[in-house]
Amino acid sequence: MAARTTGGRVTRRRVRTRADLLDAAFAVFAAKGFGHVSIEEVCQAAGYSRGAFYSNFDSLDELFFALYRERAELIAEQVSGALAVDGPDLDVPAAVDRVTEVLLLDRDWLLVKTDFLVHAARDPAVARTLLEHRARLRRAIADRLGRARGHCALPAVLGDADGAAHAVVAAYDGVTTQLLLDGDVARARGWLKQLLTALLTDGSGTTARAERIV
Amino acid sequence: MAARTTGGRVTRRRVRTRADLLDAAFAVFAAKGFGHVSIEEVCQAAGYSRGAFYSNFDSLDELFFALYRERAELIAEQVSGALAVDGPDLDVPAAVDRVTEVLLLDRDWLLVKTDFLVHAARDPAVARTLLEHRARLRRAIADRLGRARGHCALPAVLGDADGAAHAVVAAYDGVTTQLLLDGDVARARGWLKQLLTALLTDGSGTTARAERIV
DNA sequence: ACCTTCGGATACATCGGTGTATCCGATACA
DNA sequence: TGTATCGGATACACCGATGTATCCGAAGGT
Repeated sequence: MAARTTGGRVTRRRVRTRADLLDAAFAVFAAKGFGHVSIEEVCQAAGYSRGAFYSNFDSLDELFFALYRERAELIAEQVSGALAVDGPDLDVPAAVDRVTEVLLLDRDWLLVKTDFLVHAARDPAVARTLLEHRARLRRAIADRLGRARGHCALPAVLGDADGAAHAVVAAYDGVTTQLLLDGDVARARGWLKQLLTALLTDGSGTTARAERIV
Repeated sequence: MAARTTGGRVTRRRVRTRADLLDAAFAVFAAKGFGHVSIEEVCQAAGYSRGAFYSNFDSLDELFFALYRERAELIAEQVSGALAVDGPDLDVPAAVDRVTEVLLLDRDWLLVKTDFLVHAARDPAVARTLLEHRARLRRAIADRLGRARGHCALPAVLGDADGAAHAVVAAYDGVTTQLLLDGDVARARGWLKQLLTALLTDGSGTTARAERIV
């Protein structure tokens, strides 16, 4: 049994070890991809023996899951923060800038996240977790969009703010794919900005337009 | 050496075996994901021994690569075909229907393709191959869009037809991600239709609008 | 039909990873 | 500071996958 459910001693050494293992795992997973990584490798990268691993986790899957949860939580907070900066009115380009900063900057995270997606695509239980996480993000976006609705009209094709949020997430996912392949962050940010502008404005120039980057 | 470069006998038994292995590999990869699959498993699924495998391929990677090439080629042809149906004028909704039919119907293919993406994201050489493939598709789309340009104006934010093609591919990738998670093909097609409509029309109703599905 | 070449099967040696049982130094609490 | 518990290290037995060398039946040419 790895997860300390019983309320024994706190043992700060343990939490340190666990954190070290998670950090090392992040690096190793990003570099080689889940599925091409052995427990041994993670331990070696973290500077611990396999005994330490089994004392903290039951399996590679469990560690991978824990790792994803941790980082995803972090990102979600950052995104919420970036969306909450403005007042009641929404400055679309500025918000897009801040959000892409958080979402597209860390290539390692994108790699791990995609690995997790692939994992989830084959395991309904995992998929549900990921879907919930995405739904939370979408709700945050829809709320933000809704609050600024009077200010900038959304194109009718997308339906309500929720539909628009879906579109935003899809755009983000699409750009992520391209970024994973060419590794060009600046370009990706440019594309994302364009896409979001095209999606969130009615095309008649109500809100600011992104300049073309390419 | 596996690849028959020397011009020896043709041996139709060999091509059959190779095809069987590729088919079995497709099923196994789709089910378990590259990285969680052993050579042994593929052989077992195909009904051959490992000797047959090593006689046809050098490694799992090589087989995976060959598999991807084969299927990607197939899909590319189908998409080109679907785009070529119309006359000089482009019927956007109809074309979208036909293309999504090809692109979103086969979940197994999406799974394998995503595995390949993950693979490519960590290997520049592989990434180049995939990028070229995507560029070909994009060009086909841009051509099609360009031919119909007079008919339906593109929104200015996306720039030229090439920019629009980029956007189309991004939308497709974004919807794919969602589809991988919830497995709802009908919904995915609806979203894709909406997204493309939002992206490819100027929002003033020049071309037909997709009805909301959700 | 022959026989040469080919292709897949079988057997074997090896290796790396896994999980577990046990041990000993570290750590928290009195 | 003593001590009971904890946490990570070490050692071991095991398994499954790998790659190769060899063998024999199958296919194709003449």
